[in-house]
Amino acid sequence: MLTQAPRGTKDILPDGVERWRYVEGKIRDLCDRFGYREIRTPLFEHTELFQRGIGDTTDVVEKEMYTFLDRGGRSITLRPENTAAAVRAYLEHKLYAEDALTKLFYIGSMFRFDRPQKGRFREFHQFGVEALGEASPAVDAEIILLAVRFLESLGLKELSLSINSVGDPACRPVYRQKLKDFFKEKLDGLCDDCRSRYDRNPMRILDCKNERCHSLSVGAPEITDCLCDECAEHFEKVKSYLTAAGVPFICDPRLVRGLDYYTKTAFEIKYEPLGAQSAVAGGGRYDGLVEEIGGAPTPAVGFAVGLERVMLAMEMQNLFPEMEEGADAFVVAMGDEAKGAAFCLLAELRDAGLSARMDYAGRSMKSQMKQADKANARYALILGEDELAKGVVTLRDMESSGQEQVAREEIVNKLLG
RNA sequence: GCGGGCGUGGUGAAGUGGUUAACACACUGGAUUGUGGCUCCAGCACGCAUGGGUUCGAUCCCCAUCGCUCGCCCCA
Repeated sequence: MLTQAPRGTKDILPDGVERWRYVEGKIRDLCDRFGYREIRTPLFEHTELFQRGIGDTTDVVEKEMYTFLDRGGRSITLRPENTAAAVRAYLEHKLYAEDALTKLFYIGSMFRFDRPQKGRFREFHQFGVEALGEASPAVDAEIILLAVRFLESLGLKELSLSINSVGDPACRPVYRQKLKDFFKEKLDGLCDDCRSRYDRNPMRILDCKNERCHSLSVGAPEITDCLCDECAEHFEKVKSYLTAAGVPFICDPRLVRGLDYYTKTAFEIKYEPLGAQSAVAGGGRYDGLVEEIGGAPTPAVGFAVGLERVMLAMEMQNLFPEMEEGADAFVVAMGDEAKGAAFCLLAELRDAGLSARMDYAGRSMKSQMKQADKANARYALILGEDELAKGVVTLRDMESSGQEQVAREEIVNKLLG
């Protein structure tokens, strides 16, 4: 259909835009207070950036990217997430040279070729944050706190914060092997999905919804018992910072992140009533990514929030304030002559900074009054033959229904005052 | 990529194998001479996602396609 937006995409109509601006306003305000500055990167990047940054074997890279050759024969990909691009920009513009710690945030469209369902779209919007250059667990905690405060600022309730540590290159492979050893004999009992997870990402077996797999995983080693000293200590500190800040969380040793670049801290915030796609925010530390992309080894933490999901949750909890927009004035014109004069008045009102409307279709006065009402106009400014002859405008207060005649040259000031 | 549900006007939504496809909201017009919000009246689907098929005849039956939706995978 020519008149249909592509699958998985949505138009945001004027009424909807109000809501987006509301949410974006909260983001900007909060990021400003936390010291994160906005960055805007291209909607597309070289395909290799995502292949390297996200990981060749991840689902995102393997089957979800919008990739095409441009007319120059280069492989281009619509960004499926923004961390890799933010890091690319960080390196390209040498932001590390300006400050030891670079704190960035972004809001924008991401693209993933997935089957759409509730809370999942092919073009969706994320608000994300990246803190580059600092290894301190305090930054992990700050990031998590920022995510929590953001959701709170929208009035969202009943969210759950889960945290975990997924280790680092020193301890994760060891744990991974332990886990594979554990499942080796149980392989036949696992579901098809889990059998393929065994090779690709054995940690995923732990949160399989299949009951059989679940019972087979009882007694499996947990990553938090296998962390190296550095990771364990880091994790403890993150937890104590969060506790100090009064942020409630639950430790979920089975929490896994889908993207290869995560190290140490991983976290996720859920709103269960959303259903299958209940994760509204996810993030963590990715100390290896900057180097992977070609920079010097640089510690980093970040998260992304799925804005559609957040707004879905807000709708469920009825959290959008009523934002009524109204005009200051609606100019009502009677007759052809008055129409010209009315247009002139309309322009004057607008030039004076007022919000003004009028009818262009030459409808009846009654109809124009209805339009004034619908436009939520504070005043109707009526211009007809009588007014024209007397050099006045009839000023009608739409709320009180009182009206008076005001000299034409006084009218703008009258409204301004 | 796989599985389930659905697809009637701008919106919500009735409905039947056979003349004019309910109703509500929205929208437009009107209820004597230049005035809104309440009320009343009227108008508003060349047509029931699209393309085939079955039938004397289909919006209602069958098939396909597309779309929406929910779930799996995965993710925000």
